[in-house]
Amino acid sequence: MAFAETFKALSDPVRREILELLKKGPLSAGDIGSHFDMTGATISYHLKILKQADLIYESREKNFIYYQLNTTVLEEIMLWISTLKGGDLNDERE
Amino acid sequence: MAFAETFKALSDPVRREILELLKKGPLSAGDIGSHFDMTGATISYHLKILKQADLIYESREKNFIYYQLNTTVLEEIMLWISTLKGGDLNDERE
DNA sequence: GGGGTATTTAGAAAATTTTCTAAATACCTT
DNA sequence: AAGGTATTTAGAAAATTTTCTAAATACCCC
Repeated sequence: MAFAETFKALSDPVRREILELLKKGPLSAGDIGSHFDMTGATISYHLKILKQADLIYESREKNFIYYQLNTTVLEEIMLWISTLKGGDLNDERE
Repeated sequence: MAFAETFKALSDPVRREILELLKKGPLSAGDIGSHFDMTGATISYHLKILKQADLIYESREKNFIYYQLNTTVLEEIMLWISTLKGGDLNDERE
């Protein structure tokens, strides 16, 4: 259950903002960093957490590491929330 | 945006387990506490966090305070995750 | 009102998380 | 290989979160 890790990863506002940035497409660590008032080391830390939670993955190209969203884990989270909401079936109409 | 609070609230395993307990129906603080190896004060702390995040609400009856799930906020979380996943439309088929 | 049970609050200790600086890797380009 | 840019790692400081003990509220019942 790396599930707990995913929730932890999503609990930080900086990390959620990183995910939103990546929604538009892959970005390098540097690109991501330039959106925040933090050192590159801190951004790297957050990227590591997101990576461990399987929320992003990286692909290396030239001298850069590009990060992009991995949405598959989000399904699990949605499912967990659904079951909490509605007994079991998701997308329930009342 | 108490939205951030909701994510924080969901990030702790104890709190998620409390929500799962409440899925079956309302429970008093004491009932909830008896499922965990922690003091009542700690449980009370977690209940406060869940309450502030609007994930539960309480109703007083006799000498007890009963807690129950409030699923309305979960919709927002689902929506946020959906937009992350799929451009915008939720419940997307590929 | 008085004693009893249920729960919360206050304050401190312990644990975890976030951030920084400095140094280390990694890889590209010439 | 050498110098340069991009990113990560290590280790410590700062901030936040989780937990506990002890005391305070709150409400019930006799």
